Parts: sequence; structure tokens; C-alpha cells
Amino acid sequence: MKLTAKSKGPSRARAPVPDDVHVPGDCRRVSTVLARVGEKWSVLVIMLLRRGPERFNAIKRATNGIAQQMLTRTLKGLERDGLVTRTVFATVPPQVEYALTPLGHSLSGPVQALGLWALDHIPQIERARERFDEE
Amino acid sequence: MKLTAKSKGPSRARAPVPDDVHVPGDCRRVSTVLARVGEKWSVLVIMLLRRGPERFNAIKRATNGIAQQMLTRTLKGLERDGLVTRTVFATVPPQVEYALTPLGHSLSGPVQALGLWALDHIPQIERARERFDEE
DNA sequence: CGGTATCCAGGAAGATACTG
DNA sequence: CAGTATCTTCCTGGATACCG
Repeated sequence: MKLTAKSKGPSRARAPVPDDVHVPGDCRRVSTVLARVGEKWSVLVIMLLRRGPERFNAIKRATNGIAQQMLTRTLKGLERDGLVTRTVFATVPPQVEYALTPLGHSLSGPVQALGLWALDHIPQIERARERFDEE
Repeated sequence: MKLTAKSKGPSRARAPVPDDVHVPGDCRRVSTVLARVGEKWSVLVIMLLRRGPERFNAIKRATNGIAQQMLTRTLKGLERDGLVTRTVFATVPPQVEYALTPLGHSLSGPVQALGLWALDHIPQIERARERFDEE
């Protein structure tokens, strides 16, 4: 979403450029990133990996409660987006290390900002929810 | 995500993280905010309302393609979190105006930062996805 | 105009069992 | 250790119809 822009109507209609730029295509693509951030475990893993590479079970322990397959899926999603690398060492038993890519590190900045905002305002949000739910 | 209070069932989405050791309670609460941001339409509506209050159908037109009920749900969720206000004018036909609260305005900052990051890095992410999907 | 009420498809999250 | 394979629940998003 062009974050300062106004929608103009059906994207198939035409493309007369208005006073500001709203590109529906960009909008859709940005939302795939927001969706990734909104996933339950993705951000937790990203923040964890900021401190350095970790092995599968170390991440699992650190996230405390994630189902094994959910962690597999989460890591695969992050790897697919180029946010995390997966390195297999041919040892016995096998050892797999996950690490943030530069892209992943770069994402962790804005995500951290959002997280800090949330920490700051969660009491206010939770009060609003309670008030709303009372009716 | 269902942002209604405490789910206890073991098989619910967004099951509670155990209260003990490694995951601080704040983590869980932050993730409810991230989940809201990850919803398909929430951020779009927030960004739209930054420029000023809008009526229901104006938002609907601007978001271009949202189903009416999805907009109702989205707005209700934002209202519940105290991010948006809903004002009904007793006119004929009825007129309902939605506006960002100060809390909503405040959230739009970090969200915009994340959106700009996404715009900047989407090509890189999409290339990574294509590469990954080739195998 | 601005909603509810239904119903539906798809997928996210999870529990559990098995494997190289 | 680090995964797959299966099966289940139920949430998200959406389509459609009706209402005050």
C-alpha cells in the first residue's frame, strides 16, 4: 500500500496518475510482507536469531511451546523469503543451523520499532478491548 | 486472529504460550498487535484514515474490492482496539464516520516504516521466493 | 447508507506418530 | 537431531442475501 495515498478505483480501469501515487500492485505485495510479520512465530524467530545463528532445537527450546512442525514451517517460510539461511552440517547426529541473512537483519529493525510501540501501548489497547467487550 | 480474550482449548489458533520460563507475557501481547497489523485490510484502512475521517462507503470505495462484511469486521476490530472511532449521525439516510484516534495515529508511524521497508525490499523477496520455488 | 445473517472455501495452527 | 506424514480444529476472508 502506498502508505500516504488515496485509492482510485478499479485498477483495471486505467492509470491516470492522480496527485498521489497509489499502486494497487505494490499494495498487494506489501501486504504479503505484513502477513509474514503477522504470523504467530515468524517475528519471534527473527528476533531470536538477531543474536546469532541457532540450531533447530535451540530455537525450539527458546520459543518454548512451539510445535515441532510449526517451527519447521515457520523456518521454511522465512528461508523462502530470503530472510533466513539454513545450513546443514554432515555430522552424526545431523546438525542444522539457521541464521539471519542481511535482508532478515534489515527487516528486524522496523519490526523491532513496531514491537516497541506495541509494548508501550498494550495497556491502552487492552483497556480499550475490555471496555468494548463490556457492551 | 481472534482477539477475544483468553482461549484455553489446546487446539485453538493462537493457543496461549505457557506462563513460565522463557517467553515473557509481553511477547504474547505484542503478538496480538502484530496479528492485527498482519490482517489483510487493517493497515490499509489505518493508512487511509490518516488523512482524515471517512464514511463507510467512502472507505469501501477506496479499498477497492473489499467485501462489505469484511470492512465491517475490520472496522469493528480497529474500534475494539481503540484505534478508530465510529460516529453515527442521526440523519436520513444514516451517516457513519470513522476516524483515527490518537492511538491509531501513533500506530501508523511504525506501520508506515514497515511498509516502506517492504516497498524497498519486495523485489529482493520476490526473487528469493522464485529461486526457492524452483526446486 | 450502513449495516446483519448465513454459508462456504482455504489455510493457519497444532497434536501426534514415525524416520534417516 | 531434525525433520515428515497425517489428521484435526477453527480462524480468515469472501460471496450473497436481507434489514432498518
